[in-house]
Amino acid sequence: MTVLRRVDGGEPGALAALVDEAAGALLAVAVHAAEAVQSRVSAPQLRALRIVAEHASLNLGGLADELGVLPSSATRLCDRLVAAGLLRREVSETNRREITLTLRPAGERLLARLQETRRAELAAVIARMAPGAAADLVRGLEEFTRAAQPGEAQEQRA
Amino acid sequence: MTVLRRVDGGEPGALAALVDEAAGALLAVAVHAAEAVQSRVSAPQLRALRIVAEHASLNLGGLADELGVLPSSATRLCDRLVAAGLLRREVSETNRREITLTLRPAGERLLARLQETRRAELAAVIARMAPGAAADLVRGLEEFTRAAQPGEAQEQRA
DNA sequence: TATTGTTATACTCTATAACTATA
DNA sequence: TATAGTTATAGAGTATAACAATA
Repeated sequence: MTVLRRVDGGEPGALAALVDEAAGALLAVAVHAAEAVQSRVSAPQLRALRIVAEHASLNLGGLADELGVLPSSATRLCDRLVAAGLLRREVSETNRREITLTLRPAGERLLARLQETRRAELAAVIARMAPGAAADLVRGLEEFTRAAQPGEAQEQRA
Repeated sequence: MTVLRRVDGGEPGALAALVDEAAGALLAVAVHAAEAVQSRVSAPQLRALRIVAEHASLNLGGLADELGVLPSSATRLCDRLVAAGLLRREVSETNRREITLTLRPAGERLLARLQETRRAELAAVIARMAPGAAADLVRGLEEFTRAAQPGEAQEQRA
């Protein structure tokens, strides 16, 4: 009997279709929370702020790489974030060609509000879930995250 | 920053933080798959195509509503999709003020390719997950989706 | 000469406002 | 008059290409 293998051993493809279908609501929460903040800051600006927050010291080229845009685009993006008082742009002390990007306090507060909003919306949904399901979701997501790591790309016979 | 208040055992707040953290990889797959198609079609255009695909008969105002943009923006978006051969724009027979939007075959093929790409990437990750975890993920997501339904919004306002 | 950013130009996406056509 | 879309104009985001400053 292969009852245990009915799902996972059978077809990752079938599970993928289910995940694909069911992930929509989760994405919607992330999007909805972002919209609450986006009245002041556009989506690309928000991404840029998050990237700067995650890197202790970042230059413009590094930000462009992380954003997946060209340096010229990153320059303009930073212009607006600086003008909005969210980002600080300073000439690097070690290399005067480079600029160092850091968040200004207003930028940090904005990111903190966004995270709080997102978690609050997630919590509101989770509170209505069947007891064990939330734990399943966490475990499933964590396993998914682990399996998605580059190091895990062990080519397990597609 | 975030005051992670400890609440009595397994509270939604704590779980929400975990979900928030762990959902990143899942979002990344969706984004990555979309990028493969976005070389030809921009993100807003892709959203518009998906919305048209999901509605048997949709007029321009309806599309604008679904996109969350103004009719004028939707008009321009449709201009480009029509020019790209992905969308069909016809005057409604019942009301000559309205236009009816439908996908052209090339638009349908594009969406089909995107879904296949996304599912293939999901399947590749799922194949590397611990056996039961994929099933947990599906159950967790489905429960999350159910709990996120408007009908389930039994107060719970935080 | 190579690297790091910026400026110039053009196209997409969006909003606001004014407009046309239909009901 | 109200409704459905479009056109005009402007700002943001992005790419390509040319440029300036530093190493």
